[in-house]
Amino acid sequence: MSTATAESRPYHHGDLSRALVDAARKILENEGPAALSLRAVAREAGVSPAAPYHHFKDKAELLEAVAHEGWHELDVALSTARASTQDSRVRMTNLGVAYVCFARDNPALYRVMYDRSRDKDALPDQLKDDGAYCQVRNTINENAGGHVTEIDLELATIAAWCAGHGLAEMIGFKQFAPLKELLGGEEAFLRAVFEHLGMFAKFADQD
Amino acid sequence: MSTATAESRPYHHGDLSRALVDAARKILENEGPAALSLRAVAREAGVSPAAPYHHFKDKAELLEAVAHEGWHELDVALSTARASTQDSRVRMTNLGVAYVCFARDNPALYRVMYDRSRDKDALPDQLKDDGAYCQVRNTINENAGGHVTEIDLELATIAAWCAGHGLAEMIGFKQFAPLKELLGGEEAFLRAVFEHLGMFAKFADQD
DNA sequence: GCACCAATCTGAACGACGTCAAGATTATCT
DNA sequence: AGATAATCTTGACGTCGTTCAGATTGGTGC
Repeated sequence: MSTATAESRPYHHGDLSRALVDAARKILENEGPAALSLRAVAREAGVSPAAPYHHFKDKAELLEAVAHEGWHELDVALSTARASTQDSRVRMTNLGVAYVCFARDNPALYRVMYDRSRDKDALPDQLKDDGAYCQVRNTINENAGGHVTEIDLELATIAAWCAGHGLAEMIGFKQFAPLKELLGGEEAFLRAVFEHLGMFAKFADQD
Repeated sequence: MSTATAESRPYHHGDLSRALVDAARKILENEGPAALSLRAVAREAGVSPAAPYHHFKDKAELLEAVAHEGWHELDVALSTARASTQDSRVRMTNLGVAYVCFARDNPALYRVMYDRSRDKDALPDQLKDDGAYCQVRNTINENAGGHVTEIDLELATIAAWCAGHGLAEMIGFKQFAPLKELLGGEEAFLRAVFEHLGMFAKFADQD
């Protein structure tokens, strides 16, 4: 049953915090966010329901650790996407597509990441320092040739981030299925949406 | 009908489904989404914990009813915003601002609305038929002067909707506080973000 | 090598939750 | 009126997050 790294389970686990986070992610992937209870995580790790409290003060703190891993993996995904092209115009779209694809491929993890952020009313600080948020800002900056106000750069990054997040949360919605079909697949749909982002913005007219 | 808040509470409530939805919304406003349990709703309505099950099959079905009210009120808010200006360019931004302001002023309700949508992987059908989604699409269509492909119109609407939703979920995030301050308030910040949406899209260059 | 302390884990318990079944109460229809 | 269906209560079941007292162990100073 318990597929945890189990031999003869000594009284002291060795690295329980690590095992708990792994167990949580396993449950998230296999059974979705609704099944993610602290007791289920402890069960999966082969440990009593009270054991996690020696490593995390809360259920929330465990989820925080899971979310932290998620953000880091998002960083990696965006870095890879950023290096995928030389064309600075396509690169931005690729970034967006990579972001949404990450959410699509890890829906439960993505949900935990943002549920925690909403509860704290803040994104993780890691993002602004050298994380995924920076990837986006730098790419926009390159894309604009460098001559952009600090404020405009920040605003454009926020706009891009919000659009990406919105699309990430809704990419699986049934209403979009026919349009995806019509455009020849999900990725084509994604690119098309991103390319229509300017259509209703003032910016498109001013440029 | 006589007021919902009972006097000598007869055995039959009269209109319990209505009272339950009202109680749920009251709890949402006063104590937030975390405090919204079915038992608490029943308590607030002055009724036993099992009573709701004669009107809703589930807790989820009660939340569905709450969310439905929320979507309708969002419709109203967007309609009002749409009629606020003649300038078709500003009108689009006003729509976006109204959307985000609704989320900011009813954070718990907005969260329930989208939590339910994510669980169903679909937006309410009401939206596409004559609801808020239509408001956005029509406004974009007017804004484009009418000569736009059906597909382009749909894509632009999706893009706008996703951007609005993303911003709505993050508008309260602490990281944005300094920028809000710098731009002279939250609404100015909102307008600025919306106006920067095109900055990273291909569309801005092609136009 | 040994005693001791702090860290780690268990077991049992508490209150709150969603949900259900059986019975009480009331409205409605003939 | 009486019968049938709708509504509400009571009590219960299993699960959850969390806490606490006690068992077990690793690591430190001697």
